[in-house]
Amino acid sequence: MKSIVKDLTHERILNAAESLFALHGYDGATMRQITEKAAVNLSAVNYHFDTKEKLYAETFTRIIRPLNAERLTILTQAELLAGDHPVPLPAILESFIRPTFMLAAGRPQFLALMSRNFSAPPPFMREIMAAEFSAISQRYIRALQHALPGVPPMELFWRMFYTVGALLFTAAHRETMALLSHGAIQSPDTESIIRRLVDYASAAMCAPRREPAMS
Amino acid sequence: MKSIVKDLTHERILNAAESLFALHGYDGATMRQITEKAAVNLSAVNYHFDTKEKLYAETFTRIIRPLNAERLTILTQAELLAGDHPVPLPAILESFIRPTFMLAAGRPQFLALMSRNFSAPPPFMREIMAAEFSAISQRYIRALQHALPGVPPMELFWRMFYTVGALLFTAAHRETMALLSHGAIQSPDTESIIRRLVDYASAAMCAPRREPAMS
DNA sequence: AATCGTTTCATACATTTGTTTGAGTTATGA
DNA sequence: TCATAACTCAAACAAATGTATGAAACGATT
Repeated sequence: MKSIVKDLTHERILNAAESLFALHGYDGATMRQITEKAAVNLSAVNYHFDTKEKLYAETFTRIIRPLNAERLTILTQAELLAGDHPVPLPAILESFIRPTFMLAAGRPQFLALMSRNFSAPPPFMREIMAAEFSAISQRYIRALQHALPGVPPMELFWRMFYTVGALLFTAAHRETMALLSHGAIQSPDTESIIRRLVDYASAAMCAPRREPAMS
Repeated sequence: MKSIVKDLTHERILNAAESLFALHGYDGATMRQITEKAAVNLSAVNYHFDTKEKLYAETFTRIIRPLNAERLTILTQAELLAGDHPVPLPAILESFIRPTFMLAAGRPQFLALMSRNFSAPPPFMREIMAAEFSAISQRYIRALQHALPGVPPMELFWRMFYTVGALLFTAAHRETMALLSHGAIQSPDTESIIRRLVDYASAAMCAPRREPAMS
């Protein structure tokens, strides 16, 4: 019978999968690597998750669902606090960015998996991701429209898109950055990262729209 | 003997590899898919490139080298034009962004391969990429320091990093965006993309630095 | 204690993987 | 023309892949 407490094997597999999928991608991580790292029998994955694809999907939704829930919670709080006024832009952005790094605390591969899955998702993940982000994207676009009524909605959409790109890229390379920077950059603490990203995105979101080049 | 004109097989393999590595990643694309798409014998890859890893490396350097060369060319032109003055920020950014989309014209998977290789590079690519981007990153940081003397160099480094993230994310999802946008977004033309990105990044690069949160 | 659903395990399976082989073909240069 | 280098090809290789199987061990409820 299904036990009340979470199945240990189930959890161990998910943890190993999170780390290995993040490191090597869906195709690069093998069932044997995963089960070995989880100290679990090879067949356990097929027993608990049926297929490798379903394991990957569960590994990803396990990280993305609480993340998006937390984002909406904070954004909702900010909206309540703002009352009739629009939520200030930096607050909107921070509600999106901060949970990313908070939930990643103590899980070294959390960010890498997220980033990889967005930039190079396995084909079977497309629908799943669209479903997971449908609500979120609508909520944020709406909040941004209130905060920046002067910026056309389509422009807002694109800029939020860029911001997600900046966030994910940072997430993916947080540790491997020293290489490109010739040692000038030391890995900064979480709060600095958040502040830097929010500052960057806040300025970018309300950029003036340049006139199209013309004669 | 090595013929003067480029070997046809060599080229066909690289073209097929570019498209398939972009679509499925290093592990996801198989030699058989590649040789089949190239209409070439399976062994041809090993004959011409020795191993799959070296094929991947060549596929990537073939797109990244002309790209970075073009960037430096345009940046140098802008510097000459500016004389003693610093190159204006939007010009710096455009010299970085525009060649990306120009060289991608007519090569549907150019951008996807670039993006994938940055966000989830196969392990053996790390050194190669560091080598390819060493010169570029130094040149751009210097130009940015001149254009924005008020912003600390480390801040500039990070913001340029974010900008690259925004660029690559856009590159990866240029076609698959309609999904998340609920049909509200139609794929825009190249000039619009460039202008939007430059506007976004120009505002972001010179963002004011918020005071650290304190008591 | 006996039973039955659940979970583990070692082993095996059929495919697919990148690479190798060696004979064949084509082209080049003397 | 002939010898040699460059290239192509079909076939085969060992290794690794995801998954399936069936027996054993476990655990709770009767």
